[in-house]
Amino acid sequence: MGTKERREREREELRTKILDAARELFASEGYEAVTMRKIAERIEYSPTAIYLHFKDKEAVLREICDADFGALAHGFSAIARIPDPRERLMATGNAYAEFGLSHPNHYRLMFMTPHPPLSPEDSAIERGNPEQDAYAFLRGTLAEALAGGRLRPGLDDLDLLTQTVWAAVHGVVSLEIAKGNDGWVDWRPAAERVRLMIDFITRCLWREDADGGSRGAER
Amino acid sequence: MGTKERREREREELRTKILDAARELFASEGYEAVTMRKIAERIEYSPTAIYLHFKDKEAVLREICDADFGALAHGFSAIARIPDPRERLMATGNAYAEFGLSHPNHYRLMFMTPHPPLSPEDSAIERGNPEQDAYAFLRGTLAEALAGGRLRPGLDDLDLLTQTVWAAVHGVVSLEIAKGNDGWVDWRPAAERVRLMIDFITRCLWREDADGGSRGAER
DNA sequence: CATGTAAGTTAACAGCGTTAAGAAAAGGAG
DNA sequence: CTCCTTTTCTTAACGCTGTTAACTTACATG
Repeated sequence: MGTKERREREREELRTKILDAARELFASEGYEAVTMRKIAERIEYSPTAIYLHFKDKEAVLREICDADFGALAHGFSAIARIPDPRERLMATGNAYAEFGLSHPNHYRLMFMTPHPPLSPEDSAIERGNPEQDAYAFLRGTLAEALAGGRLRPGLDDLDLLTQTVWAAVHGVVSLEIAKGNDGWVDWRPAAERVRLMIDFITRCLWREDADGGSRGAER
Repeated sequence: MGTKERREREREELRTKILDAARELFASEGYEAVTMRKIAERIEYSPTAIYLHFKDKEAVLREICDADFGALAHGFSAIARIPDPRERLMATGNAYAEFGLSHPNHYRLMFMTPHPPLSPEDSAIERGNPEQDAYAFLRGTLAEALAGGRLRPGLDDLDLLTQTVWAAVHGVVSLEIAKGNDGWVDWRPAAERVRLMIDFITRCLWREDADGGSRGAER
């Protein structure tokens, strides 16, 4: 009687095969190159077969996004063990930037293109869980610093802080992705821009100017 | 004998008519909604007429971009008269953010989408001229502050500073455009995020913490 | 008037996302 | 094994896209 289970499993297999093909195509050739017909060719099915598993193309890409959001947050797990919130914040920023700079096509889809996200019940991510939700992870680190009284006075709106810190690093990454190859500007290396930005933000947030001391003044 | 001039003028008129139609369409309905056929319908010509003036759709959009870059820089002209570099920097950031937030579709095309820009000889913008090139304008303000010895020690790479300041404000604006309506995050008002970011950046750059005094601590 | 050139149109092509209709495969019931 | 039902998958098609080729019209100049 296990036939039903087998069917379900096969269904799921094809579903993930579609997602994998789409992700790969998308990562290597960019958003515009992802067509239903190309995905279909890669998995050796007809284009319409995809519609048995996804409502439309948007749904495929949103699901890729959703999975990558989870992967990003999960990538922070090693960082989560850093005890000092300030060090943890800096490491988070660096890891985030590295993710974006090494997966520009994914980053573009995830953070630079407006899509309505998956509805919460369809998402694989548990909102607010720092192990799955990168925003929650960052917010948690800042909450800890705030609760410990280590931030500058007046900085008390936790969401505002989280969003601003995020925006700062996102600014460097997204500008690099969108304009890094344009030749109009004499770009400094992206890694340096990331470092300076994280340094700026950390210094702006924290009360004391020098911490444990491993990282000195930039430059 | 003025027929040649008249022809040339008519040609130019249609050209700008195309650009105006495309810009309007694009601002109100977004990048994806701009089709050659819709532009053509608006100007009451056949779609192929556009190709007599522009190589392809990209070329139309790149030219819109180019003009808007100029307009952005030109919009800074009032700000250019602010004598204090610090005040001027803050005003520039605010104006930039306001531009992006009130013209999200233009902003998206200009700063969030990778295109090779127009070749310098085709561009209407004179690179490096602060009245036309917004990057040069920002860089000039920072150069003045740097030359006046008012920035913190160690901050001496002018392009790195310019790019990082730009990235900071761009981060807020672009995140708002891409993710501001997504519901996953409890967004604070965009204006507040802009204000805090500009405050952060200014404080990080400048030596002294309080200036002439008009703007006190945030919040 | 004839001629050459520029401007503009119509028709078409290849590709896109997506849908409708039908074929094929597979499982269950008699 | 046969008949029927349900699920899976494909073929064909629709309306849209950017773009090109071929043709027609308008017009200044010899």
